[in-house]
Amino acid sequence: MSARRPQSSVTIADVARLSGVSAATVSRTLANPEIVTEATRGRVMQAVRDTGYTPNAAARNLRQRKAMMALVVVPDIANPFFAEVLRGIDAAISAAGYGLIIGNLGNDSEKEAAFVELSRSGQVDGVLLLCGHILKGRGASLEDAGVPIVAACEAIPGAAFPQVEIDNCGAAQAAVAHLVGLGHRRIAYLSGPAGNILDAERCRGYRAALVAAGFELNPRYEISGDFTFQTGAEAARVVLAMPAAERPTALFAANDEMAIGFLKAAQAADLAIPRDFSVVGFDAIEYAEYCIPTLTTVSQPRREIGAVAGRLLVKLMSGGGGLEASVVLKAPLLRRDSAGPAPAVR
Amino acid sequence: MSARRPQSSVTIADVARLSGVSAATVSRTLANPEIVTEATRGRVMQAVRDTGYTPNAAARNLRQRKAMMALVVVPDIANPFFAEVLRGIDAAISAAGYGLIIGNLGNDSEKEAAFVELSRSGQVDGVLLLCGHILKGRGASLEDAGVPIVAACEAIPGAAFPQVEIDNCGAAQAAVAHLVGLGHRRIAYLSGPAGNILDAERCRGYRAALVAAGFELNPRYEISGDFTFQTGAEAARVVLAMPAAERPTALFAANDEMAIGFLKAAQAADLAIPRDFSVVGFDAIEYAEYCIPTLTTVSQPRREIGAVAGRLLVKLMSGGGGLEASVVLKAPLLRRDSAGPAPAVR
DNA sequence: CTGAAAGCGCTTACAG
DNA sequence: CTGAAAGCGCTTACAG
Repeated sequence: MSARRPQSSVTIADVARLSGVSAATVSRTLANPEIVTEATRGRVMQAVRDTGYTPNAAARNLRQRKAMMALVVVPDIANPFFAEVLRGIDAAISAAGYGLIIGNLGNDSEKEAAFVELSRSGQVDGVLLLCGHILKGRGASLEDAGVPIVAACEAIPGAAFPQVEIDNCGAAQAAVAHLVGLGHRRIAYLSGPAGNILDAERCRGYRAALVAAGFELNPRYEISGDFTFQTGAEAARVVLAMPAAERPTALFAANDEMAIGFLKAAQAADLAIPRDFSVVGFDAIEYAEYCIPTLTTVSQPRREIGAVAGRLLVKLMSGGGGLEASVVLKAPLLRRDSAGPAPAVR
Repeated sequence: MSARRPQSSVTIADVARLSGVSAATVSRTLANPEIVTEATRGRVMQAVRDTGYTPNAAARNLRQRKAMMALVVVPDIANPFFAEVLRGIDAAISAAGYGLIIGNLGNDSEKEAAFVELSRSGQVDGVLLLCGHILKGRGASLEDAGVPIVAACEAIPGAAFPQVEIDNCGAAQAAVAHLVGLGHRRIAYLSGPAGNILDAERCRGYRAALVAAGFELNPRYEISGDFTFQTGAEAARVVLAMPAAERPTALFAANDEMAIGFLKAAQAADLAIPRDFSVVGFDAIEYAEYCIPTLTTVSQPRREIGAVAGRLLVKLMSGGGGLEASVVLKAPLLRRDSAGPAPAVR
């Protein structure tokens, strides 16, 4: 218990010597206690306790050609959206006995190459991508690593591995249809960054809802943002600068952060929400519940996305299952207080 | 470039054969290109490219007894406070050529034991603790792993390794002194969870400021919270339930999340801030800037905390430096809009 | 049920 | 500057 030498010095040979058996038997006892005799098991376990022995991971990995480790690549760990997804992933991965390395991209291409190397060098047995693209290293891509891959949250079109996502287009359409149902006729869309797949899908749903309602699409109502609070606030200024007659009465933002930025800036300009203007977001981040008014938004089953993706990866890493299909989860609209009847019809 | 076999099958022997040298020379070329002849270097590098060879990490780690990997243990990755600290850590660790594993505790003791195992099994060369305590596994503690440890953010009293923190007590005292300077006489404190070191220090600073101002400490003004938004909102109800004559006119919260929860709930109850009541937080999380009014708060140099801690750990992992001293960084008060003159003296 | 031996893929003294 | 050989600490057929 007390004067234990540092791990580095205790090897399986030490335990074998102390318990009077071979290294092979120590190894077996630790891996499969029930296949040795009770007496052997007792002596080995005691020696393990006495020495504080822990198997060396490098030696084991080298021999077994397996690291019992998965890597999840997050685009930006500062984005609170991913925390709950990570929890779901972690639960699934841990339950299967694997460790989880969280890799934060943070818009750094060095890191991207580093994660490819991590995979190619055999340090992880599988990779879960939350970043919407396949990692590229110098002269090699993640796919060259030969480990199973699963993508979640941001779909990667045409990828040859399973993906877990929500129906972004359908959920966006439902959100905008809700505004239509409240009597809004002029509805704006606040976009994510150009080229982002989530934005593309949500925009498609926005347009589909308008078309379904028989409205014309007005390009001026499609305001460009980049998922940050700041562009949300800027969008409020854009909307307020429009002549009253053609100013939208509602806005659907491609994520909550922008919706909240819009909300704050609009309120600061004395626009009452939802009396004068309605706002709907996307994601249902924690803070959307604490806004005044609370934000009407699309709720993503974040933990489940993670859990499903984690389980898929585990199956692939264990060599089980062939080509797993992709999974599309439901993302219901949470009707809260930021969206109300259109001013004209109230 | 194209038909590359999966990494697992290409070994240093393959590269050696293809380039007509020994495995030892391939190893040297990759580790120290300048010590081989130019001709050798060219042939080896070409063979590396042709085969898509990447050294096997397990074999290298086993031989070198080093994993070139650090572990940072975060109490809860959902807490946005840590994102910027992690960025600082990552920058320092990466710059030294080490990889970084982010371990999320998430209040799960299984994970704690798993991280101890990770360290004891030789998979990491050093550990950075942001969780305020030394990890315990089953029958072994992190300290038994024999790898260097550094703590940051939450100090671990009496620990034998270097720590990086801010002067929580002094910063809290300055925050409360600011309220005193604005004429407030009845100032409440909203605490963190019982036993938390950050709470203890910040409470100490709160009391010191009151004592320095010649005020009496009133236990009823010390409201207990747990760092969450929700307890902040509850505290507003507690304060509002006090008789007007003895109700505090200002509150210092031990973190921003609670300060914002308080702010929202107080405003929902028609308390005007800062006209009727002043609020000061601690941390300067991103959202504190987006509140209405913007939150007066203590700004922690989060990125620098991470960078300094990361560099300390690198030094220890590289075997350099003896007993590094602990570091205490400055945390200035950001005077924004949520704290104003006390109602009585306005 | 257990042991002796091979081998996982590297790196590094040791010679030359 | 380069190669042959040992060895890092495990696990696992192969025998018995």
